[in-house]
Amino acid sequence: MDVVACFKALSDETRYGIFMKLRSKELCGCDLLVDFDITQPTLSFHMKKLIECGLVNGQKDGIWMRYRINESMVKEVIVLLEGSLLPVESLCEGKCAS
Amino acid sequence: MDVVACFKALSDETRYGIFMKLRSKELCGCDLLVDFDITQPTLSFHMKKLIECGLVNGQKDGIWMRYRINESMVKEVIVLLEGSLLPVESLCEGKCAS
DNA sequence: TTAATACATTGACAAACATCTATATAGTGG
DNA sequence: CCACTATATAGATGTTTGTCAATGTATTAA
Repeated sequence: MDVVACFKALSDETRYGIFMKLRSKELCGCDLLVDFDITQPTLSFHMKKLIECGLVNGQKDGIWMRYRINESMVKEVIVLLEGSLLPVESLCEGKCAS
Repeated sequence: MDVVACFKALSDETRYGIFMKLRSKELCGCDLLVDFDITQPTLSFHMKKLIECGLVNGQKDGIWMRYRINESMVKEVIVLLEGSLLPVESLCEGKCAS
């Protein structure tokens, strides 16, 4: 699991919008295309990024792709972020001298 | 608060590494420089990104900058990610015909 | 005041990225 | 088989990004 790839996937306005549009919904490409001012190949490009990092699952169903959020991956990312919330123990002493 | 900017800040290997290095620690630039194979201007560039989005606080102390994680911003990001974990309610019906 | 240290800014540049048009692939239905 | 729909891929292009060397700005200490 590549956290940085997940953050990279969410670091684009359009992709973040797609990700949020998928909250509690399973949608296909043509559903998503309606809400974003991009062409179909661009959507395909974005979905690839979201799927490659594991944040979104894409399941083929006939001619459609059913996209849905991969909850377990989102949880993994959350756990990593929570790790940065530990209390601050030590301070920089300014003894760099490098 | 700009979530996408936060994700963008964490979407670079070096910056993510810096962010994780700051877990439970307050460090200055020269402390961080030791652990990453980058020049000082590049570190400065990265810290600017991390500070601008609000994930990191930079406090000047004499000639040093004391960098530490901004917990409240991290929490905001976590809350937004948790919003994507709602149960899936409706499915794509394949009635696109757009 | 001079030297040294920590950090920021500028300008340049190659690599990565988001986007498009055009085209290909693969299912579905007549 | 042929037309239609949904999606993917390829190639081109302008923009953004990460990086560095060089330089500027503070702050501290001698």
